[in-house]
This record gives sequence, structure tokens and C-alpha cells, in this order.
Amino acid sequence: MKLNRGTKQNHSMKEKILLASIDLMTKNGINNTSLADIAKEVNISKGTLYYHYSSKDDIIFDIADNHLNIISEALFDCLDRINHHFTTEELVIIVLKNISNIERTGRIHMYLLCEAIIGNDALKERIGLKYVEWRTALEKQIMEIISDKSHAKAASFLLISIVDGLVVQAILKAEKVPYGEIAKFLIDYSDKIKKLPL
Amino acid sequence: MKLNRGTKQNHSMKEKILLASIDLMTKNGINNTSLADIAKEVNISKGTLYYHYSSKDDIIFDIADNHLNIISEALFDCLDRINHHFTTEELVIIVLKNISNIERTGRIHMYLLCEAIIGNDALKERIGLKYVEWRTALEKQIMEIISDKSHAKAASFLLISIVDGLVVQAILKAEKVPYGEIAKFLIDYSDKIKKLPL
Amino acid sequence: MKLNRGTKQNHSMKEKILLASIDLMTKNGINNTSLADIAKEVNISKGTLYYHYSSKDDIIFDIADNHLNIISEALFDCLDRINHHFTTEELVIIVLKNISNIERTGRIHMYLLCEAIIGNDALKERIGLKYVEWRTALEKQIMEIISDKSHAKAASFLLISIVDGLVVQAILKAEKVPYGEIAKFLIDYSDKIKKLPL
Amino acid sequence: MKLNRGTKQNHSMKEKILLASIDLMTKNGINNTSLADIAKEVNISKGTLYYHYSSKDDIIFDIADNHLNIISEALFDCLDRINHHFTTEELVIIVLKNISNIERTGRIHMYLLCEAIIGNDALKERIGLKYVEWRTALEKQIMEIISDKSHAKAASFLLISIVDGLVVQAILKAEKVPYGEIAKFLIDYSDKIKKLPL
DNA sequence: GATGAATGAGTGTTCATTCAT
DNA sequence: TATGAATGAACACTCATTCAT
Repeated sequence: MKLNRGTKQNHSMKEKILLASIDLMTKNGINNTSLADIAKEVNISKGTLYYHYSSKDDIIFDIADNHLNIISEALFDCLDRINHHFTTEELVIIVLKNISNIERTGRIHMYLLCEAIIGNDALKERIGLKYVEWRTALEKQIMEIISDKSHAKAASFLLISIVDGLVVQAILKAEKVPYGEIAKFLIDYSDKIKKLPL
Repeated sequence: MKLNRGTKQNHSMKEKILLASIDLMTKNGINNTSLADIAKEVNISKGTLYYHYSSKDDIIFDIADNHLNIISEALFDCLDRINHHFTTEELVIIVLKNISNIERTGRIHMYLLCEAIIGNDALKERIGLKYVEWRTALEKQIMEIISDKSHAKAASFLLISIVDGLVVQAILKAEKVPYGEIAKFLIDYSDKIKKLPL
Repeated sequence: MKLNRGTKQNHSMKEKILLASIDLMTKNGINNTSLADIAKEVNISKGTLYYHYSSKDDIIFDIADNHLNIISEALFDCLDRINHHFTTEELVIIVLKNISNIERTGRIHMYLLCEAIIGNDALKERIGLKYVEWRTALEKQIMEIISDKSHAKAASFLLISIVDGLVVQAILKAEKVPYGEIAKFLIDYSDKIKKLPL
Repeated sequence: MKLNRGTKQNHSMKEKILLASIDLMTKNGINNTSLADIAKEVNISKGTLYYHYSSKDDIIFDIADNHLNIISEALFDCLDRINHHFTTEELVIIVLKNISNIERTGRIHMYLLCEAIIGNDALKERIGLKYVEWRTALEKQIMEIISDKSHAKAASFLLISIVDGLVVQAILKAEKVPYGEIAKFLIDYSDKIKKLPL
């Protein structure tokens, strides 16, 4: 009982730190979030923070883990639905729903990518593995839909790219991204392509 | 002649600083490149660096300018060729040629994006404007190729996204990006789409 | 008891820093005292200094606080004595006693004034408020001594001015300030003025 | 002729620099005015500035010279008038006229005092000498008015102090300095004192 | 578990001064 | 005369990390 509570409290404290970190880093970027900021947000001392996380990289890695899992879950959930009751309308809805919080998720995604690129090799590998996992899953799915199997790989690369690229444009906020039109375009042509004679 | 050389030398110092900055920041990221690093690379004092650039942001902005112009030029050059003597083979060659140095260009591109996102609003606006410019040019070009004009805008957004997204995957180096297959896929389907009855 | 000592030690470090800062700034001026100087004097790192004081302005403000309170205390103490057992001889003694360390106190006073004037508005306001407080107290006291009440305000302004002005001349050390004669002059005439028929 | 013009131009350039320096330092303080600021204000290069003044201290010294002479002139002018046609009304007018620009003059006066105190010994001596000169002149004048000659010295110290002290209070702007009342007070009592039997 | 105190290397930036041309 | 370029020491400030208690 006591252990349990102890464990729960630890979890809850580590969770608190994690959530605060995600919050601050999403807002201000990884580099612009100091451990002091995080400690203050959680109302603990920096010492305590170090008791739960042994370094800043540790926190970043945990954030990445959390983030990548969320994306994974969303993706596999999405693929699952396509498998069972695929309708173009549903797809549009799902995509739009996910895109609604793209700014929040997208920002941390970009920060993590940059962090990984700069020199955090462990993070880079972690993210890279996830990308491969996602693309492979997509390829498998596309294989079942598309008639020209030889194009499945290329298509999967393209799909991943499109999502990443749209995130960039969404964050830049230079012009409103027409998610609706884009979804329609994708659906339209994927339909046509499916029916194409090879 | 002498004056010219004098002028050239001045230019050359600012250029030296710019080139060194691009070099270091491409390698290590913007945040991980200190002005001391740059000064040392160019073999000048930090004071001299500040004589030519009044702040780190100034340097970053100049790098961005340089970078964005290079991309612009490449894009408009590409669109020009498509206009005049379009063949699918040529397109593939052009794309592959550009992609060959995608890692170098792409890295600085990502760093600039992150820098802009974190809080460098002047940079964000500058990049945003360029994105709009590029997308608009692409849309115009697509309009002339595609039969269903209503899809031109969505297609332009997608094209930009694809490039950005492929950059990410190229940099991550998790798996070899099959540029060849991707190009073939794009060409194939753009051909088919063009011939599609509406 | 232990807690007390712990608290005392914390206090003691901040106090050490404060005292060293007062010392150095009194000697060399505020602008010519760097945080590195202070840290070195206290034998701590600059980081530690920043742990206790969040900025140089913070230190300056604390010094000002300390200084203004010392002056306030001296002034009110002085006025108190006048109230209860006023003799001209006592006044002279008190004044001379206070003036004995005028150089030390006066220097930091001038530096703080300059700092305030240059642009430290928070400090300027703080000092300004103290001046009003002092002058008002003086005015009230003068009101009880002087026969022509309408002159109390002017007299209070003059008294404050005299002290500040004498500080300047004491610091300049151009010629020995004849405190004795000045005190006698003031006492003499204040006596005569008190007895004047209106 | 040529030399004359040449000399005139030099003078004019040095004067320009001096005026700009006074202007900037009065506004922002001596320490907060860089040579770059001054050069920019005069529209010359820092190199040219160094051609006319061999150091920042040189400029400061020149400013002090200028400032001290202005005060001297005003003081001796004032004493002259008192000598020849002394009326209390005139005195009030003269004082008030001088006090009207006390803020401008007073600021640079305080900055110079601080600069001198901090460690610019040449400046300190220069200012000190002027103070002695002023006080001596005042003492001589007071000697002719006051009946108790033994108080003349003390009175001269007090008068100088009052002016300096009022400047401080004027600059602090904590409360409006009642120059009118102060002048009236001084005149009133100086009249009474003059008539006092010894 | 938790904390306050301490650290030291590093950051971008300023500035009086020098000097060849 | 005048200047642009260069310098280097100094500056206030940040921050991830350590550790005794």
C-alpha cells in the first residue's frame, strides 16, 4: 500500500515534470526552456528535478517518447479504421480532426527533429526508427489499396513527407492551409488511381 | 581597380563571416554555434565580427536570405525549364541533381525553420513570405498542366510539403530515401492525371 | 537553534555580498564595480552571486535600501533628541558625529543619485520617496521651533540641500570643510531667528 | 585667410563634437554615452573623433571646462549686480532665471561630480579648484554685507551647498521645489541678519 | 525523497582605442 | 584631415549540473 502510494506519487511527480516540460517546450522551444523554468512550473526545486530526471537530455528523450507514441497511436488507429470501414468521408474527418491540434503537436515535433539533427544522436536514432516503423505500416496498407504494387514504397514516403511538410506550413502561418481542399484532392486522385488500368 | 579591390576585400570579409557561419551552423545548428566559434573560424576577433554584423540575429537573417534566395532561384529555374522543354526524364534529372545536396541545404533549412518558430518573428515572416511566393508560382505552373483547375492550389501545397518532408527524412538518415522511385511515381501519376477525363 | 544558524548562514552569504558590494562601490563607484569584482571579493563564483541576487540592479537596490535606511534612522534619531532635550551644544555634537563618516556614506549617496538620474527609474522613485519623507519630517520639526510658520517648508528644503551640498564639498576635498564654524553659524542664527519678533 | 578658414573649420568641428557630447551626456549620462554615439550624432567616423580628441577623458574634460566656465560666469555676473544695484526683488529674479535651466545644467553637473569622484583625478582637481574659487568670491561678497565677519566663511560654504543640494532635489523631481518660497526665506532672513545687532 | 546552495564554463554584446591608408 | 576596419578586454547574465544535508 505504502509502496504503491510511493510509486504513484513518483509517477505522478515524474508525470507532472513531463507535462510541464512538454508544455513549456512546446511554447518556447527546447533550447529556450531551462530546467529552472520547469522546476518553477512544477513548484519543486532543481535538486528534486534532478532526482527524477538525471539530465535535460533525459527529459527530452521522455518527451520524444511520449510524443512519438501519441503519433504512432493516432496513425495505427487511423490505419485500423481504413481497414475495417473505409469511406473517403471518414478519412477526411479523421485527418481534419488530427490536423486540428497540429500546431501544438507539430511544434514539439519540429523542435525534437532539430534537437535530433543538431547532435542528440540517441534521439535521432529513436525518431528514425519510428519513422521507419510508420512508413512500413503505411506501405503495407497502401499495398492493399493500390493496384500497382511497385509504387507502394514511394507512396508511403510521400505520405509521411506530406504530413511533415504540412506541419511546417501550418506552423509558419504564412497563409491558411486549405486542409479541406487538400483532403479532397488526395481522396479524388487516390480513388481514380485505384481504378486505373495498369 | 584598386578601389574595386578595396571594396571587394570589404565584401569579402563579410562574405567570409557569412560563409563560415553557414558552414558551422549547418554542421552544428544555429544554437550550437557561438559567435566565438565563428570568429575563431574566420580568424578574427569577436569585435571585428560585430563590426560587420551588429548581432547574431543579423547573421542568422543574412544566412536565411542567402538560403532562401538559393532555393528560390533553383525553383524558378526548374519551373522555367518545365515551361519550355518539358520531358519527364529531364524533370527527374533536375530533381535528383537538386536533391544531391539536400542534406547540406536541408539542414540549414530546418534550423532556420526552428529558429523562426521559437520566437524570431522577423525571420518567421521572411520565410513565410517566401513560402507563399514559392507556392503561388507552383500553383500557376500546375494550373497550366492539370486539367482540373480547382485542384491546383491543393496540389501546390502538397508539392511544397513533399519537398520539406523529404528533407526531414533525408536528414534523419533512418533509411535511404528512394528518390528514383519517388520521382518515377510522381511522373507516372502526373502523366495519368493529366490525361484523365474530368 | 540549528535552523536558526542555517538561516543565519544564508543571511550571512547575502549579507557578505551586500557588504562587499557596498565596500567596492563606495571605493570605485557603481559603474566601476563589476559583478566579477564582487564575486572575487566574497570568494564565490559569479554563479553563486546570481543565486542570491538576480541582477546587478538587484544589488544596487539593496544597497540603496540599506543606505537610505541608515540615513533615515540617523535623521529620525536626531530629531527625536531635539524634541526631548534640545541644547545647541548637543546638536553640534550630533551633527559633527554624523559628519565624521560623511565621506564614506556620502560617496555611495552620490553614486546612487547618479545611478538613479541616469535611468534607473525604480531607484529614482525610491530615493525620491525617501527625500520627501525626510523633508516632511524636518518641516514638522521646524514648525515647532520657528516662529514664522510660513517659512517651515522652505527651511526644510534648505536643510536637506545643505547636507547634500556639504557632502559634495566634503568628497571633493578641495578645501577642508569647516564643520565647526558652520555648525556655530547655524546655531547662532537659528537662536536669533527663534527670538525674532515677527 | 586659408589658415583662418582651416582653423575655423577645426574649431567648428571640435565645437560640434563638444556640443553633441554635452547634449548626449546631459541626456544619458557620461557612462551611457559612447564615442560611437557621439560620432554618429556629429556624422563623422570614430577615427575623425579621435583626430580631434585624443580620448574620451579629453572630451569629458572639455565638457567640464565649458560647464564650469558657464557657472563661473553666471556667478560672477550675479555678484557684480549685487554689488552695484542690489535689491531683493532683483535677486529673486536672477535666481529664478538661473534655476529655470537648472535641470539641464544640473544633470551634467552631477555626472561630472560622479565622474570626478570615481577616479578621474584630473577632473576632480579641476572641479575642486573652481569650487574654491567660487566660494572665495562668495565669502568676499558676504563679508561686505554681513555684520559678523567671523561667519562669512561658513555662510559661503552654506550658499554653495544650498545650490548643489537644490540641484539634486530638482533633478530627483520627487516634489516640486518651491523656489519662490525659498528665495523669499533667504531674502527675509538675510535682511534681518544684516540688521541684527552683534 | 527533496532541497538550497554552489559552480564554472559559456553567451551575446559593448566599447575605448589603434592604425594603415 | 578623415576614415573604415580591427581589436581585446570587459561586461552582465544563463544554465546544466553537482552535492552535502
